[in-house]
Amino acid sequence: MTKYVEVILPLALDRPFTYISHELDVDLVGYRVIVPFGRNKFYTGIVVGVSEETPTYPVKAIEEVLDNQAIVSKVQIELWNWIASYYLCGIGEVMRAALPSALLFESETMVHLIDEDFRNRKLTDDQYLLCELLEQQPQKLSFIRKHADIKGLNRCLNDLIEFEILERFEQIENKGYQKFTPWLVLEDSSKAEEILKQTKAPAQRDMVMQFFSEAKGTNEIAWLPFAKKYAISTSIRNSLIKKGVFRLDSRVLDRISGKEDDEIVFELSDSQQKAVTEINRGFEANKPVLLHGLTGSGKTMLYMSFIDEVLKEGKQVLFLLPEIALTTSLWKRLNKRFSKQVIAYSSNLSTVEKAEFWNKVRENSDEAKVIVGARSALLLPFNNLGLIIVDEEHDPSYKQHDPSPRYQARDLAVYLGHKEHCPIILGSATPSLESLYNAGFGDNKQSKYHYVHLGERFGESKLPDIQILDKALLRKKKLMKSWISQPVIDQVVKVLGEKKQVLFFQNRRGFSSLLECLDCGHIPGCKNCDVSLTFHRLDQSLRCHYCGYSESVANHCTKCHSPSLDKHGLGTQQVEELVKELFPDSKVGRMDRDTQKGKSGHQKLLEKFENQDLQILVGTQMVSKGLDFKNIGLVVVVNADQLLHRADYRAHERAFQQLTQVSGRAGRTSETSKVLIQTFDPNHRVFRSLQDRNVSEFIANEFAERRLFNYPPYVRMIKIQFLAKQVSLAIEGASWFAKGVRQINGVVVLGNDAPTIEKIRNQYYQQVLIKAPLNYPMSSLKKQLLRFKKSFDNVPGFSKIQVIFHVDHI
DNA sequence: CGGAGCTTTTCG
DNA sequence: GAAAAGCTCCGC
Repeated sequence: MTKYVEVILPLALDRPFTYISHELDVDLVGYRVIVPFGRNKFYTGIVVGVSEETPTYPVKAIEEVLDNQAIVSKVQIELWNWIASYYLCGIGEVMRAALPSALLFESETMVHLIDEDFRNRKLTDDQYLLCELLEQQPQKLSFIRKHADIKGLNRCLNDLIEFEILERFEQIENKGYQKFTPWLVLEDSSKAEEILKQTKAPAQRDMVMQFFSEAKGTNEIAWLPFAKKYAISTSIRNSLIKKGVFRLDSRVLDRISGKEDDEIVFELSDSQQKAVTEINRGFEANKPVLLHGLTGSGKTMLYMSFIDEVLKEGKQVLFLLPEIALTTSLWKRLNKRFSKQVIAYSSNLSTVEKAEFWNKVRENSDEAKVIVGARSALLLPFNNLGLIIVDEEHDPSYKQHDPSPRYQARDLAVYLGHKEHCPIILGSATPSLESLYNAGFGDNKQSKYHYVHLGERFGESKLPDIQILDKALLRKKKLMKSWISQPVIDQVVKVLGEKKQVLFFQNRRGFSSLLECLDCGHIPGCKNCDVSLTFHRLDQSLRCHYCGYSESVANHCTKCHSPSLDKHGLGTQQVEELVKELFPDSKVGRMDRDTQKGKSGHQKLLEKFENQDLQILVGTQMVSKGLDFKNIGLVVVVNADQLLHRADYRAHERAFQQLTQVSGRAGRTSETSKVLIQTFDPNHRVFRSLQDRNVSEFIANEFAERRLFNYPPYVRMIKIQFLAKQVSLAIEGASWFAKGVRQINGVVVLGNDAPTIEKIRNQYYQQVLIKAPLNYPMSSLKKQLLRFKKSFDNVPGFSKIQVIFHVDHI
């Protein structure tokens, strides 16, 4: 009897493939296997099922079973399937995203020379070149492709193989995910004593002394941290090794290291205690909890008290954070309090580290009970999940844009919590409208979430004073020094004089795609939608990418007829230069994605700011996330208008959130701290609500607009992107698809049209937007879309067009 | 008719 | 995702 198994591969394929298994009495589901795929490649796949019937086609056999237990649970495979069907992608792509690549072996085609005597054969120049390249050692085919400039390489290669000069074979690379680190081991203690007694080489003597004090009775120590702590050079170490005092040893690196100092545990305040009771009520009702807690109200302390409870039960905690926040004080605090049980999982870990954490989480190891991570941590193989926390749940970086699977980590977390019967807290000082809607706001009759409000600021923190500065008025009075107004300058001088620090917030690095009047700040908007028109460089037009409306660019502002129109806008770099010019005696730092050099680039910058080495920090929204600086006396928002006028239906929501967050950076302790916001539109409702701290007014207005213009949370949206090398092809494909989707009853189809950024890496974009009513059967709509996609692929020429689905979050 | 340069199909 | 198979164009 032969056994067949279904295997998924980490490729963009939408179905599993069948293989023969020789392990007759083991249930291989969840095991990793190496399987042949295609003519001569090998991949690591995951067994997802057993097939009973004998296939009608010839089937290949599993090459190797890699594990002796399931590495992926059945629950997890179900989750992968759900993600694939919900977010319209292949299950192989989910697998690729979930499994650390160190756990995925792949075969590499190798080429080697078998006829050393090739010089005496009659060869073409290219063939000769290829043989020479392989003379020293066999090479990977991918290496040859990269380094040998031979056109028709495949042909050249095949000929040489036929001549029996070359041979190709598949090599499965063992990446081995354990990382080794050097350890310093005492070889001869009597020799060490001698070194201590001698006076000749003080550096060597010091090192031996330091070794004994650090090794604490043992005779070995990890070299790298030791060397760093005492600044010991390798030459000193090497001379001691030469003398036979020490030797070096290679050990498996254990990156999970605890810290000794503990977070001081405070008693919860009355309002926090009340919130705990409320949250527990939500848990009892099996509802996700939306924790709306003002900045500084002590959300983190609440989280910690819940984490404590869950840890007592021996369960795991998943703590999701936006990517950037992982380097900030929140992470430090968690690490302090749960030092020996917490790991941080984010995309900037090495693949080896990821594999290690994967296994620790799967084994429910004591070292990985609290998993703090960015969105990708959601796909870890949880074993006994007791609590999920999604902090800063409104943060847009929870959406994975590229590559597939394009998921919303917050929503997926809610699904996971539901599936695993695990309590979940979504926390934010500025919750997203979707979450507020789910919690019963915006006239929603059935609330899916349990809403908990945490009001007071914890301790003595005072709220800063927010002032809106009218740029048009200041300009008229000649009080604008380029982009910065006189009141700002005066306040900066005052604050610096009080030895306090200043934060300049300017949320843009690159170029603007909006057309802005320099005199009145007017930005042309769409007639049909509540969004600003975007400027398209290609054909010098202004377009709305929600409804397709388009007009040509005028030479003068349509409102005040000024000819000075700005297509570039102001980035952090310009602000930095201007600030340096205005305040030449202060030290100024800049923080945005461009200044982030290496892993710890901006962490160093933040430390400098924290240590008062810098007086002024200029930054993008990065600076608004989770930083807890004690000494900021002033926050300046240089140009708030660009936050409002983005071509996005969520522009106002995001502006409100960002301004609230950045304002929160000021006045953590000081009574006199201020927030100054420069704008051309001082009466805008976003500013008014912000200044009055009237969150409910803002939310109510925003819900009303969303309902009026048919945007989420009152409709469901799916965006489909079409990418092609030629504009005409992208348009043709997109309109073909749009035409098809318009046949579906009950949905509104917008487009096709070009998005804000029409061309990326020489590929042209088109998009089609589908809006469906909330009660619409989405799964049948998705099935339809997949059917369209299938017939789309059968249209000659369309296979060159890449089709990308974005479900829910546009 | 063969080769080059594409596109489409297939993989179990 | 990669490689093989299939297709079209071109010069002869």
